[in-house]
Order: sequence, then structure tokens, then C-alpha cells
Amino acid sequence: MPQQELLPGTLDLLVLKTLTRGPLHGYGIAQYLLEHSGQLLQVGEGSLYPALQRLLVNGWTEAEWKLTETGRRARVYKLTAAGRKRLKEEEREFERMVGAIQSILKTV
Amino acid sequence: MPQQELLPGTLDLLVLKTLTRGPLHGYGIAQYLLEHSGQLLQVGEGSLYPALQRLLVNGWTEAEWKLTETGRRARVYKLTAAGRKRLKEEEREFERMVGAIQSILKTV
DNA sequence: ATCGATACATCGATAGACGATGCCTCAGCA
DNA sequence: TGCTGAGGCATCGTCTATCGATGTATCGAT
Repeated sequence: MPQQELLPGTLDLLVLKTLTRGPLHGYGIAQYLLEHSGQLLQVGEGSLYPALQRLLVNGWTEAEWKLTETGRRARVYKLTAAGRKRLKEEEREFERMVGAIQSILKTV
Repeated sequence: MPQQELLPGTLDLLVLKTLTRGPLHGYGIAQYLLEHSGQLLQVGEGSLYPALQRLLVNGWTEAEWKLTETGRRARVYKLTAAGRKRLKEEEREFERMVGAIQSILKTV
């Protein structure tokens, strides 16, 4: 059984939250999530880039091509006001769901 | 935006957990989850019955046709030993994932 | 020269959730 | 008598998301 790298449906939330720390590019987002989750949240590229597209299309983020300090081109994403609003909603919804599930799990 | 009824990937976990309280049929499982989650976990039939099939096929549950007190036929599901083991794994994995996500969410 | 890390993106397969639909029984009520 | 709603099963098609594989390219270090 291949263990999943992610809880399905939570990736947009994670990306949006990461971007509250400041504009960042895709690779950096994946790194941030990996490092700040004890290596648990391993976002594959095949999941990440489609997610970044979703966020763009929905207007939750804006993108700009830039050069990193190391001289590589990178597409830097920035939260929009709508994105911040969306983040709040997704956070609330996530906590609601987790709370509901845990209330089931904790019953003896 | 249609709000989701379930956190994807958590349905098997919820069903397995529900069955630790004793054998139960599909309809009863859906009711239990609804009632014990403050009406939050609304499992649709199009999600539930495929899930019950999965659990059966994997040997996590056993099924038996019975009659309810009201005289209707019902397929009653019961946890197997393997199902109990599986439940423990899924519980651990869920808490791990939620912990990781919340550690991202709580950073300022 | 090659290799690993950085950086983008797409494609196809798989899986899961969901709404709609269909079939059946029983109890209650008009 | 006939209808309706609740209890019960199940499947089908659609949609969406995750994921592994693949492909391109640059840069620094060996």
C-alpha cells in the first residue's frame, strides 16, 4: 500500500497559507512545506503545478516571472486579497471537518 | 461554491471507526456519522456504498444479510481483525497528516 | 564532462466523492 | 385505496485531485 503524501483536498489550503509569509515560487513552496512539516508533506510536482494553476485561474494568486539570487528563472506567486479571503474560508472549513472527524474518532 | 461534505480520503476511516461500536448496516452508518458530527458529516449514498465495497474486498469487514426490527432486509457489516488493524493504521496516519497540516497553519 | 539541485510544465492513470437514478418495503394518512 | 416519506440497497457517469513519469533547461561543484 503506497502511503499518501497528502490529505486530498488540502493542498490549496497549504499553498495559500505558505504564501502569507511572502511571495514565493513553486519549488520554494514545496520546500517550505516539507521542512515545516517534519518531512511529512511531500508535494509532488505533478500535484503542485496544477494546484498553482488553479489558484491563479481563480484569482487567489498573481504570478510574475523573476530571477532568483542564483540566476535561475522562477515564477513567483503572490497572494491577492481574494486569496486571503479564500484562505480564511478554507482554514475554517478544514478545522470544522477535522473537528467533526475527531469527534467520531475519540468516542470509545 | 459547493462546500464538500467530506474530507476526501477519510471515509474508510470513519466507517471502520463506526463499526467498532458493533455491526451495522449502511444506512445506519450514515446516520451515525451524521448525528455524531453535529450534522456535518453527510455521507451520500454514492460515496458510502462504494466505500463499503472497498472495505469488504480488502477484508476489513464481513457482511451478512439480515432483517431489521422493522422487517426490512439490510446488509450488516462487521469489523474483522484485519479491519481493526487497518483502522489503527488509518487513525495514526490521519493524526500524523492533520498534525503536519496544523503545524503549517498555526505559524504566524 | 557529468551529476545533483534548482526550476518549470504536462500527460496519463488512478481513485474517490458526488448527484442522479432506479428498485424495493413498510407505516401512516388521506 | 392510493400516496408519500422514511428506510434500505446499489450503480452509473461526471468531475476533480493526486501522483508518477517524463521532458526541458540552468547552475555549481566535482
